[in-house]
Amino acid sequence: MTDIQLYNTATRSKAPFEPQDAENVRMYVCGPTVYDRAHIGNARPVIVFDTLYRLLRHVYGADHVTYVRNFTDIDDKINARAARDGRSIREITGETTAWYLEDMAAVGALEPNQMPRATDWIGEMIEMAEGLIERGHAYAAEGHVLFRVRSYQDYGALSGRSVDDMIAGARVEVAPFKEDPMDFVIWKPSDADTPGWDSPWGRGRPGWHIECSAMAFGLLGDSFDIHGGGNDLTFPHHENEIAQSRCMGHGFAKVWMHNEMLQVEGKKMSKSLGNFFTIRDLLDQGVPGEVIRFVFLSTHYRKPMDWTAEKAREAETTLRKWAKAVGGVAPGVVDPAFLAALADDLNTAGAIARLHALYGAGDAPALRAALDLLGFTLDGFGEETVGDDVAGLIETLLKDRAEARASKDFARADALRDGFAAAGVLIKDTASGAEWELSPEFDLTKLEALK
RNA sequence: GGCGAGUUGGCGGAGUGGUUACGCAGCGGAUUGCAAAUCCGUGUACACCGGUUCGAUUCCGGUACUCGCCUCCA
Repeated sequence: MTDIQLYNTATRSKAPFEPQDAENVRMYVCGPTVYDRAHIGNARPVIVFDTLYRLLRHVYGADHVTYVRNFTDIDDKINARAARDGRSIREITGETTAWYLEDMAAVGALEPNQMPRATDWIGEMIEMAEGLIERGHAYAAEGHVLFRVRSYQDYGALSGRSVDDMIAGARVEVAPFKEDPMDFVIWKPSDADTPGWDSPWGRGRPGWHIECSAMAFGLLGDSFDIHGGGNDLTFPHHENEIAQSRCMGHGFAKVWMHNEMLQVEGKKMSKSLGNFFTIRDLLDQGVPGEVIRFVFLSTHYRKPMDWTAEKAREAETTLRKWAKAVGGVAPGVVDPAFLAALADDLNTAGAIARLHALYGAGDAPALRAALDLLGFTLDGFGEETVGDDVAGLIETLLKDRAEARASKDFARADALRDGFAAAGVLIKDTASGAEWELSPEFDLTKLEALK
């Protein structure tokens, strides 16, 4: 069996991955808060952990991996959006969830086995909150339930912080009902205009961290193998999840994996810098989802990644080349060097390097197998479709050009060639005549002007 | 201030204690009416300063710079 090595944030080292149960490898990844379109940065954890999911399925069998990714559909950002737009919360989260699934499918991500919505797990969250209170790890105050951070000795272990340092650097105002500045919210009260559920502490709603603890426990059990997410979640979100779950006596996650952040054209993406865009924006601009996927996999998941238009162009060139090589080819055996790179803490950039080698060696079946494993189908990639009438027009114009060349009317021939280029029709002269294909910039109007 | 990550040739990006990464671009050639496409060829880079070593881009220490988190943004 392939030996998978994974870097564990909790131990700050890479180690062989040993699932607790090879018949059921379990992974939990923090999903989106559904209040708006997913931006390009949201795609990173999705693509990274989708790739890990595919690798695990390959190694342990497709039926022996359980991947859970939640939807946070109760959150103050959602409430704010609902108030702003005068729409119901249910409407917004339903619509946004559908968008999310659409966009993630476009970048080649498989759907996780389970995609729990937080609002379906409120009962379990309340139970966990009660359990923590019983055990002395949480307390109720003014309609809130707060986690007693000082009661959990290992708090800060994942993110490498000490509670005292954190307090020293704290810039937040401390709510008067907190016993300790570090205590965080498990449950908070809702007013009449805010969604809420009945609880032993009055009508209220869960804090963010308890959601993941409750859903991971409910779907994956006391202890599971991998917990993933963006590295901005390491603290406080994951630290708090650990505190809650372990104080309930759960083993919780064995391996913690965090992807690094995304930048755009060398800068942190933000609306004020004007470099903020969504996955849907890119797709609408004609950037294929598989190109987006390829760009993300070109950088190792633990390194900061820069999204640039230049990378997208290069990726498209490469994928077009490979698509032609593997078109209609059945997958062969998965190349061992390729698999080894992938198994080495998801070294996707190394794996892609191996793909170039397979292409260079002309091993189309192996290239196809490796692309399959990475989640690239390349079905119809780079093949723009066109009606028979347009194809006929192109053929006619090509014939004109061939005649012009035969009669050495090079001015006419070159004018046609330039016209084709301007219209986005790529012409290739081969020994057996000219061939053509359409580029994404195909412009029918310009083509018709050549008549 | 605290914690953490990173710095490889024009760009992207692997990897290694001593031998060519690779891709894109560029350059040269083949081909072409000239091109495009394609094919062939072509690039001794590893932030800086010390240390260990026969030998370091690769190990250790330090410096500089960049970036992230610490504020329920992945």
